[in-house]
Amino acid sequence: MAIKNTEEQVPICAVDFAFRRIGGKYKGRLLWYLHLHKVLRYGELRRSITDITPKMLTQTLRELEDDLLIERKVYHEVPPRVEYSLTEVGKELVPFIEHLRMWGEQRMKKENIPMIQQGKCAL
Amino acid sequence: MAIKNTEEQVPICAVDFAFRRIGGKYKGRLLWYLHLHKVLRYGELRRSITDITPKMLTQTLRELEDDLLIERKVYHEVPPRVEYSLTEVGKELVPFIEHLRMWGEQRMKKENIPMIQQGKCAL
DNA sequence: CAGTATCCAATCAGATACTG
DNA sequence: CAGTATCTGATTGGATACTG
Repeated sequence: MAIKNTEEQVPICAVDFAFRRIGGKYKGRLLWYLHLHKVLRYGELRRSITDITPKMLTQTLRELEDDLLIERKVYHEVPPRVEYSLTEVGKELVPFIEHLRMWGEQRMKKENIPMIQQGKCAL
Repeated sequence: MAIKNTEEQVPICAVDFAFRRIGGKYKGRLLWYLHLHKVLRYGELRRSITDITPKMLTQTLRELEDDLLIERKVYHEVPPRVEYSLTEVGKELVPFIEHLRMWGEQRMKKENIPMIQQGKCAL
């Protein structure tokens, strides 16, 4: 079984490298929600990213984990409990996402683009 | 012919919206190079993004243009000349890309990840 | 020079059903 | 609860050849 994460290809440059780590359909939102709530369980993440399937959620979480941006903590209980949170490296990206979010809000207003959810990308 | 740009889908939230505009394999580098050089012709962009095909370059440039991040200026000369540059909205993104680039550089050092090009993602 | 057109391969993503 | 497995469809990306 081949290793399947973002590291696979040698990045062209630092911009390329960084965009690979945070690119992808759900990574921004995932990191943002984890920032807002500090700790979230698998099911909670699933309910916050309403348009994600379990397959994509697991896949994306694994990539973020491999890339050292989030931490996965398993509690060996019945029923099982798994908690996700940002690592220190992941937290370094928060200001960036925060600014980008504000930029997005402003742009959506100016261009009159509707969005599905209201407020701060709430859970 | 269907309109084919990033607006097609209603964004879930502002984070989702912003990540769609700058996501994609080449957008970050394209914006970054245009920031560094102010004005670049099609062929120059093609030579800076060494791994891009003409198809993808045109496609990505059109998306950035539709999304109001870059401007395309055609000179009706022979041979033809087309110049690309950042719009005011596009320039708003430069600080983020700059930070992200620095973050990427730091991470690549700490994780000992090699990169193909050296320096400031130079042309 | 600045692209298009066409065809094909690879990757991404979704639906659905199932498991420790 | 927190995932996996499988199959299929959609989207993205690439090679190559050609054009105003």
